[in-house]
Amino acid sequence: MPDNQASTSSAADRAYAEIRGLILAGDANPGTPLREEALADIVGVSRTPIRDALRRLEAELYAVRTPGGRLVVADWNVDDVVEMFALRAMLEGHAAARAARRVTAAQLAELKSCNAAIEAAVARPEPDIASFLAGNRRFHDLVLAASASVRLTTMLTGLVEQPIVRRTATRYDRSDLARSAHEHDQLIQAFAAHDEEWACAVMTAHIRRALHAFQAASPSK
Amino acid sequence: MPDNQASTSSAADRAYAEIRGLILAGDANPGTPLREEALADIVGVSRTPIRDALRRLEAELYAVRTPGGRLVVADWNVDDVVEMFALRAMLEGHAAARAARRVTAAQLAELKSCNAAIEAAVARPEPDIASFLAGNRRFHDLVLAASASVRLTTMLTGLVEQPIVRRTATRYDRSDLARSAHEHDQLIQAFAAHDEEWACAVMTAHIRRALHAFQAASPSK
DNA sequence: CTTGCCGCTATTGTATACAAAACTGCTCGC
DNA sequence: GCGAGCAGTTTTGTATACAATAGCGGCAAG
Repeated sequence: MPDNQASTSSAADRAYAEIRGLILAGDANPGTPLREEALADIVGVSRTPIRDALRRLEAELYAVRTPGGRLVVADWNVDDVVEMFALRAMLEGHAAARAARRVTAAQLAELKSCNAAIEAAVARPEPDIASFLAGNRRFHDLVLAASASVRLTTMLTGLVEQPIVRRTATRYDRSDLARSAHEHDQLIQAFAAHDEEWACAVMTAHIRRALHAFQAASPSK
Repeated sequence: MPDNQASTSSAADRAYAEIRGLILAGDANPGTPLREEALADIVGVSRTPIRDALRRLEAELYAVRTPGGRLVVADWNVDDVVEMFALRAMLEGHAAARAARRVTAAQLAELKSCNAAIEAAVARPEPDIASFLAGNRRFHDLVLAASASVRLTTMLTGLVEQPIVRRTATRYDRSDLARSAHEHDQLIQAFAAHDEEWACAVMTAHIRRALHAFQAASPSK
């Protein structure tokens, strides 16, 4: 997914990124109150951009509001994460279908070169996880761009948790990473054939496999 | 869909509702700039709650940001609305599937009584559109509640445009309204049987029929 | 010992003042 | 005549001050 920022200016974006980082890094456990002034001190800006950031985090369900209007860090249980994958599978599948219909030759070429980079990262003696993640993210962004639906793009932003993707990918061995690249390849073929259903099916399978990889990587809990 | 407000306090909510009203009523045509100070004067509050409201409207794509950071009223073309229905069909279908698995006897009873009210509104000599709309909204809210996914609920809120539903419903004749109630009934049966796929299929069909009713009601454009 | 009420404190909501950045229209040079 | 560059103005971003409200603890009555 692209940078979650970009909608508003600098201080609010840094606040968003920083607070989100605190939550995802586990520095702020579920239930921890998110007090505006305290966060303002941490980030080094005033309450105003903090409030902006918190509203975004609330919309993306990183935080939930207590009856009295206080924000606390949300608790993402396993069921929640599974649901996120399910929604992502549906929505990205839909995006792939749209992309299959609309993809241009130039976009197709970009997708191919992007996936070539991913394959290169995987093929190294010691697979380059960082490059894989960057390439993977770019690939999915390209698909989203090809789908040409701002609504879909907006909804999927904030649903794709890079930290979760990372947690999944770091447990992959080389063959898993290669399989992922191969699935991208299948998707490119479906795009080239402008076959919407094929593209949707491949993408859905791609994401659902990621779900099970994630579950396998998650120790009980 | 439930009240889009409720997340933050009064002034910001009124601002949100009022600005949204301006857009949906057509008082602000697509491309019209949404200037904070001007809106503050109109609503009678300061810029702060206006900014809150605008952020929400931006997230829901009622407004889009120009490269320079200004907000203007978004242009919802027909393709956009069709996409909204498609997404709603997917997501509410998914919600129905979840609800079929989780629905309790009490919720089922509520759904039945709600749909009975809808049928009563339809059965009158002159069908009561307002009651139909209120009942319809409540019915879909109950399904969402039974799905027990805050994420799904959040995503669907802001995707269900009451004004669009209204525009569709006002073009319905009695048999259309009755068919809608009948579909709700089918859904209740699927819930009673705890048949996820059935529920999903019925809901998807329900929404897609609404899409075509909307298209039939839309004069060219 | 428990429970309900009351006052204080902490925290968020709103307003306003100030800073920065972007658009506009102009002038100047080519 | 046309375009680039530069100021003035408008508009948004940020900070701070003030208001309102929710939460908390203590106190007193039962």
